[in-house]
Amino acid sequence: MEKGFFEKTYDVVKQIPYGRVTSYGAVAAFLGSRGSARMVGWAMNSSKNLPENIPAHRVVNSSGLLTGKQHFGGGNIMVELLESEGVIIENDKISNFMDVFWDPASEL
DNA sequence: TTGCTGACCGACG
DNA sequence: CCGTCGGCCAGCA
Repeated sequence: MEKGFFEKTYDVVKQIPYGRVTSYGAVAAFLGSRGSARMVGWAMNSSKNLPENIPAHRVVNSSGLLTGKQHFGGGNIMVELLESEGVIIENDKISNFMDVFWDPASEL
């Protein structure tokens, strides 16, 4: 049986290396559905319900902007998590996005 | 069951 | 540069 969209999404996100980030669109494209980027974010939202720890903070939008920051408790938890991993964030946006960007289609 | 919504992205004017 | 629209899939009332 083929894995569902959510399972595949979790699988990819969990494989994001330390100090690296990726975009919803990149994950969606890797899964085969470029237009289903929204589903990736939706999977992250559902990931809270999972017993496993999904590094959803390593997933941002194509601009490197931490759009899902507010879903991490309303504070800047996501920012601090990424900064603790060496990611430079400025104004809720990753400055060295190109340096820390991890493309599943290329790396995986 | 139908219909709306959602942490997005790319295209168009 | 900025606002708007369509597409994609799954969960929920």
